[in-house]
Amino acid sequence: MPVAPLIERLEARRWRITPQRRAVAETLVGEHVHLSADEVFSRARTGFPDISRATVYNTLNELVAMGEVGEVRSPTGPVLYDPNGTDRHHHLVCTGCGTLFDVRPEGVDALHLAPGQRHGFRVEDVEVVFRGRCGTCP
Amino acid sequence: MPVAPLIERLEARRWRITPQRRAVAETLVGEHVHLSADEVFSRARTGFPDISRATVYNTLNELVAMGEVGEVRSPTGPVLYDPNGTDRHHHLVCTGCGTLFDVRPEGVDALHLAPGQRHGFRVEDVEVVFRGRCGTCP
DNA sequence: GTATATGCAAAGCATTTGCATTAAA
DNA sequence: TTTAATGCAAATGCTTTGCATATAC
Repeated sequence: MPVAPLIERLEARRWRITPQRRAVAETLVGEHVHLSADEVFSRARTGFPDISRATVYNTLNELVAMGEVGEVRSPTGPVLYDPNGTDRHHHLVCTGCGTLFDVRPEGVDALHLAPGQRHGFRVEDVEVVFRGRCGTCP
Repeated sequence: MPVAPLIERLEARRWRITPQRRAVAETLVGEHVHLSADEVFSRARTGFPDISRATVYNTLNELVAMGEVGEVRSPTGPVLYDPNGTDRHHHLVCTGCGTLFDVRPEGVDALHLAPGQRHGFRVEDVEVVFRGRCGTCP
């Protein structure tokens, strides 16, 4: 089942849609997209030239909090935003330049990355990060 | 086979040992230790009261570059340094407060965390990060 | 003796905040 | 009409940098 576009999911949530938020949402489309807040800011300005950085940050943080957008911590630069927040997938990241690819779950076999999904990388390390809430966090 | 203490591994590398570097290395001992640069700074001062922040950052960056210390990106705060850089392990991190535990590889079964290693967390997400070098990075 | 580490203070960057203004529903 | 989003500019927090001085080897 294909997932509905981000903007439709946001409308379905009855999230207040402003032109600024729409401009941000429009930058966050497609597979294998990973944008920094600043890249989102630049692109959103083509849809809404007067948008401010603060609004971009506010919007991105809310999208992440809603689970509609994922955030990925690059080892080299700022946080990257991943529009594919609803679709589980993993990452392949270059410790040299920060280049980042998505990895489909089927490509991962017992912590081993399938050759077809190595994108020319020499894979040196695997880390599994479990996320959740500890006993004292609600 | 037990791994030699960090300070000995550094001597074996013929790394220039200064009192400041020794003080930093001494903070980075033990299992399940994850310290921020600032925590390392505070603790290192007990061994060498006049050490500067810049030296702590320099030293930590070099230890990471040598692969002797690992760095973990907390979702909530600054980078954490993990002395256990030579021993492969995974992480369990709280998205609320940033609390972080090590997970031994044997506890991970097909991307499922063994109950005995959940530390009271409600695990909500798993991400596998493959690290390596892309085709153009040396 | 010489290459290299250190400390200082300032700069850099990414991100957040407070608050008055504006606009969506 | 009311509630919430926006923009601005300043502040914050973490980390890096440049450069003169000190020091391990």
